[in-house]
Amino acid sequence: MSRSRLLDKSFYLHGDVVTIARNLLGKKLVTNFAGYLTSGLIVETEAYAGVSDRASHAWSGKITPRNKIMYSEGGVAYVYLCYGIHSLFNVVTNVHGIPHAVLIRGIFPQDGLEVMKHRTAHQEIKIQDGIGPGKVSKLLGIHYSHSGLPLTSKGAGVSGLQIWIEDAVTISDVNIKSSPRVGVDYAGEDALLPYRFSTDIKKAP
DNA sequence: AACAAGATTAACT
DNA sequence: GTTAATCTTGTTA
Repeated sequence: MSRSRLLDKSFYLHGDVVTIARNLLGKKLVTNFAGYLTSGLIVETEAYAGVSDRASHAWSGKITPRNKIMYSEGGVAYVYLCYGIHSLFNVVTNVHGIPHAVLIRGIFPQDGLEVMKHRTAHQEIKIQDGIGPGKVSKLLGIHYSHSGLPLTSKGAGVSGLQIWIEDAVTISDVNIKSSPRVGVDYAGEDALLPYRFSTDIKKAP
């Protein structure tokens, strides 16, 4: 019996989405679709700070069919289609009504490498295959139709979950780099905020 | 009903 | 460094 490493609800309810983005580094993002389990260690994230953040889909309190899931209680997935091609996976945080989210921009592939090969049609899975928000979803089989799926469950471990996050590696501050977010030039001054976090995990610990 | 844009990626020159 | 790919979504009419 291995003890459960599943992150519980309280992790996602924290009030500071920037802190959550930093703390997600080194965590293990896992999917299990139709029995195909794949996972990777999170190595790059970006925080999106809700109604006051011009770069966020929820800026100024806007609510649409697509982004309404951002307003739910923390601990669910917000996935949307970008450029007609890529599904981008976010973790919704904070309490109900506060639309904060963290975009997962990079993973170090861990479990299910064979499945990942089929999903990408690659011969081998390399580190670079997990860097980039569109590539994260490709490797893990996440689709924008999965938006709204819960990342936690009540008491029964991961049974019933299709996407979840586990405790894995502790990353010290000296190994974390922060920088401005990518692809949000339209956000004016908010584009300069250091809400992007990354670390260099080169091999499985 | 029509249209422009997008939290990107891979393949070019 | 530049650009095509690709289509849902939000906005405007």
